[in-house]
Amino acid sequence: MPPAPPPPVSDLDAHLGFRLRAVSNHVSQAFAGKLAGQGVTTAEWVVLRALYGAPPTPPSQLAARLGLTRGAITRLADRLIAKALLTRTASAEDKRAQTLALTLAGTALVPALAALADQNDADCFGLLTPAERAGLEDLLARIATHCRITATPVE
Amino acid sequence: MPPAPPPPVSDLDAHLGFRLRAVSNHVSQAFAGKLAGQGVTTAEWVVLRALYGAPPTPPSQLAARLGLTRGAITRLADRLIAKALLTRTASAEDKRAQTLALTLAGTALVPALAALADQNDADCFGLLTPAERAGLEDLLARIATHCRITATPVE
DNA sequence: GCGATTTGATTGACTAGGAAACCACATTGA
DNA sequence: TCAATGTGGTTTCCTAGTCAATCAAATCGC
Repeated sequence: MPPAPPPPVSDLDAHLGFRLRAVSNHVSQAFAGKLAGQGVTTAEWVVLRALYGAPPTPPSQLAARLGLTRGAITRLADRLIAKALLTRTASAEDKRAQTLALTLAGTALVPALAALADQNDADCFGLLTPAERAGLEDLLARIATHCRITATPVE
Repeated sequence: MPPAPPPPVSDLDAHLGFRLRAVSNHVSQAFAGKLAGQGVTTAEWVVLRALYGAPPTPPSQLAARLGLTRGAITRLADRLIAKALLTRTASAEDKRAQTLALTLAGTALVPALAALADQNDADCFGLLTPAERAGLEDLLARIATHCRITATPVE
């Protein structure tokens, strides 16, 4: 008797989660390429944009807003400070707390990066009709709500 | 004269790319949680599934099929071999080449993991109607084609 | 007032990925 | 034949993120 063939299981790319990840990774990577010339990464852009036009913000609040952990924000802030795009200042009343704020250079950089973000969206999603884009946005928003994804950036 | 207010730029979550990444990260994370009990990670699952029912496969081919780099496959394979789910055997005719294949334990594990993947898809996308899911799948497929994403897993 | 708990932030260990350098082997050309 | 080139894999270094442990400071109970 030959060995039994493996029982059939659902296909990998039948999973929406898998396809979603593939597309998402690609979009982020394409954006990273555009940002590279500015000496900034995708994650750093997100932080810069979140702080743009905002008052000095504690890391924990930023983490909640962006759907990241505080640890991730700490490391990101470290790099942005090293690039002189961000400042970290200790609070006076609560000696544990700190706030993050853009430097002048950081503030000045954001509009250029935003233009690249717009360009990247156009490149990656430009083939969709406005109605389709709106539909995709709606689906993503509903999934996010359903899964309790709190990332309500910059509100 | 007060300092000029920062010029307005497009909002962070106005970008489809950003929302896509947030949702994708969450879905992968939810899946990782389900897999944790099986001692396997999301990336490892992808490799296991790709090799399930397939002949011994060279790493480079696997990388192309999954849209990863060869370096990533090397590391993933290392971990899976350490877990005795995978074997790496050198080719006879070409001494550079090698092939990866599931062990018996690896093969036996896949159906259980596939069930978890199905469950995760249901949890994350269950609120969508079948038509909406199909629509999402179609949009993702079109974006993938447009962006030349080659990840044609397991075909 | 002082111990116990909570909270803000950082750090360490880990998975996950790309880019580029590198090594060993194969192949091709003169 | 042998040098140049190409190719399969690995390794190193970086970003990116999680979780868990830790530390200091604040607050709560009594």
